[in-house]
Amino acid sequence: MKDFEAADPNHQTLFVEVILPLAIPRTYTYRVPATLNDFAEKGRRAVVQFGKSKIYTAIIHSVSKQAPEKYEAKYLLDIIDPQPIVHLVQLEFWQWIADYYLCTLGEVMAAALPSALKLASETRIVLNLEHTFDRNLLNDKEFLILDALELRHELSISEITKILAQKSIFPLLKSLLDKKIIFISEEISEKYQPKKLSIITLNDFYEDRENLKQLFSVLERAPKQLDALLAYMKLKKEFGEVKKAAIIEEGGVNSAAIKALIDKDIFIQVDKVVSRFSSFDNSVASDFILSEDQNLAFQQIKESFIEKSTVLLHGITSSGKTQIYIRLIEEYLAKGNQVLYLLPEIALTGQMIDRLKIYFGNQIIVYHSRFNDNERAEIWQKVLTNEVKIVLGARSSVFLPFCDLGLIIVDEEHEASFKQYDPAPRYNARDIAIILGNMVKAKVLLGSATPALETYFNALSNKYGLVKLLTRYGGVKLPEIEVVSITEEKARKLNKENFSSVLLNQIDQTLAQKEQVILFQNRRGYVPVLICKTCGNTPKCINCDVSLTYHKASGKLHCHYCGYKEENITECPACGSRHIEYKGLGTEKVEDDLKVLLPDVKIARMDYDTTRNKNAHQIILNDFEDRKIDILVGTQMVAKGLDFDNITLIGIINADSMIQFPDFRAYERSFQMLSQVAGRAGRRNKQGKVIIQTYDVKHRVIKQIVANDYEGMYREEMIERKQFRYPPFYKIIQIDIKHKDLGKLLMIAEQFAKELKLHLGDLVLGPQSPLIGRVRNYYIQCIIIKIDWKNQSVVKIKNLLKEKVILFEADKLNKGAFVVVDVDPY
DNA sequence: AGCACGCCGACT
DNA sequence: GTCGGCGTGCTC
Repeated sequence: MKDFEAADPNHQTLFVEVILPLAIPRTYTYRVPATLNDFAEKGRRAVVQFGKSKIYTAIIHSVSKQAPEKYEAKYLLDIIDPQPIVHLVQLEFWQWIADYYLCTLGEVMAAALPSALKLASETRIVLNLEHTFDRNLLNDKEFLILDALELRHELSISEITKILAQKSIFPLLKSLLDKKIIFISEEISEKYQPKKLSIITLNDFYEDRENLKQLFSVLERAPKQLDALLAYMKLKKEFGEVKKAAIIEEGGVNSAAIKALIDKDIFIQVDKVVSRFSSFDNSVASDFILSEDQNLAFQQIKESFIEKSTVLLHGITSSGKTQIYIRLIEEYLAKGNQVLYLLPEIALTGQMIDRLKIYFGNQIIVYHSRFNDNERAEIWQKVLTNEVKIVLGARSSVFLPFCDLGLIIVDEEHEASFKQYDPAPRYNARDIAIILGNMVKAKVLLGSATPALETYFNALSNKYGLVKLLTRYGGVKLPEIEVVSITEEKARKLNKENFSSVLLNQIDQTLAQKEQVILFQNRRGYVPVLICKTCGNTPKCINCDVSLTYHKASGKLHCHYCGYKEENITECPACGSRHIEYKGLGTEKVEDDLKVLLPDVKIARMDYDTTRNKNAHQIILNDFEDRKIDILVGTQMVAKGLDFDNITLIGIINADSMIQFPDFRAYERSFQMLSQVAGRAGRRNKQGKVIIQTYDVKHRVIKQIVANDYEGMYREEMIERKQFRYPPFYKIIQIDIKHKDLGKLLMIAEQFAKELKLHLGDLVLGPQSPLIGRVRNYYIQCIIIKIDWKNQSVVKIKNLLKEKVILFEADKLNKGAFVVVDVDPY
């Protein structure tokens, strides 16, 4: 974008406000060079220098003719897009998110744009050849740099850092700069590289038989090149188009041979830009028929959409929600609309993708965090140009630049993983999808077997439409759920390790019928904690207030919060006793114990530790589907995306750890998770069986799960939520204050809470230590604000909070502390 | 978020 | 005396 026609002499100087992808609460004004006036448009990317030496890609937020009064605006360096890469509605959407979640526009931008669309600047140090100087004036280090520069001509900052083996090189560079020996150039590069494929063709000259014959004889003395040529001939005949890589493989030659032929003008190489996404055959028929109940739900959803922009589809597991989604998507596609299908990351497995690809072929594209930057940037472009109609993606895909969005589906809407915690914006993709839907007039369908209480509340209070689908597709029976008392088993000494006799019997029976088993334990690792029997000491993480977990595979003690590892111990570091007991239970131990009890059975494990690689998850699932695995032990991962006919037994090893988790959503979550796991059991003509092992057989959540009583769970939970001032009756904002020094933190947090209480009274709770009091060397205190949103202005309270946070950060007494504000924590 | 400037202790 | 530690404040 360098050569423009000369600008109109009557031009007016333009100024743009840009969003920088940083946590800065403002936009910044830049002056547009006259040659770029025609390109100054909202939503395009501008390259700007911000600060002394940094260059960023910014998004143009607005254009004006008014020069700023208090300062001289810098010129922007370039505008790189021929048309906007974000729509105006998206900018509004970003603003909404920044306001609601109390973060900056820049943070939203950073989260929304794939980083390949953000340019990077790499400072290059270049030797000034036009300047002569006296070498004697240089010191040793300056001389070292000069030496390197004479050899290489230009160097990056990091290279110079290495050469000098010291950290601060800037003063040195500044001195060289002042002496005019070097200059600094900022090189920006477009990070996104389209994927290229090298295609080889033969020079037309050799289409002629005689010429070709001659060529063969010429190449006789270059056997490798001859091989390459022969390989080419063969591939040409077979495929028509010949890829360079194919010649290398087929001919057993290296690229040097091909290059030689290209240099001799025998081969011609053309680089073709190709999509990173393999295209699929679009011809597969969508030949299923909705059942009567499904069809009814389908019609109800459409009716509900006439009045309501958001509808909740409460469909129990195996009720066939996906088929309804498919029919809906088809309707919106027929209207020419784009469709966004949001799923929790964990459910984005091959199964779901394959299923949808069968129906929608290459109109559908998948978007999630395991894709690399280039792939994401490519999807961004395709969505922008309406080339892709359906996006199946994890939470970040709500940010894609849809131009004609008609429908958003949020499947498994209750999932906590729609909420982002770590970098701001701390958004919930389900909630912002609803906002986006309203902004672009798209319909939003929330789907779940166990809706979040907030969602169900909104549906019952008529804010959302509500459609129920409470029969399983194809008349599959609900699994039979049996609750086993661990207390009783232990008293009667019937259990082996952590398996009750009831569960072991059932496993035997199931395997005998060549059916498969899933065992669920919502905790990874081997044994969560080691306890010294003599003094009660437990090894803890040196950075976090968490007990270390023993991992058998590594033989080490791991911290699940910061990744810290240390060697396992055989004697207590506190008292030297050798009586160390392993207490608690993770998937790894379940797997191991089971392998001892059932040596001839094929057992595999699926959890965070066994699925780190890109395809590991898929491989385990494929093996399970192919029945290479009889029993799959896993964490909540096994609850998602598994849809196999042959699983007829599910064992919950210990339900209590989940139910007793200290969180106000623990009952709701346990119900959701256990229902979902249970829903994996039994298909078509087989009734499944679920065995829940627990110490507390009479617990109300256990009873509700056995009775599959979502409504009952909802009613009882809502009473508690109201009484203890929790969502959906109250809106929660959580403020985490972190500091390395516990004493200071306690003081600071107390002071801040006091300040908030002064204005908000008893809406403010805390400060208190969270469950994990220290993470990565930072102690944490949290303050919670509960807002009675029906009677109080949430906006006012947020503004107040924002103000107080700014004051807090500016206060010298609070140095070393930082604040994290989380709106609607999950 | 970077990065400079500035003010302090510990070493060529 | 300088190097490099980090604290503070600004960036259009």
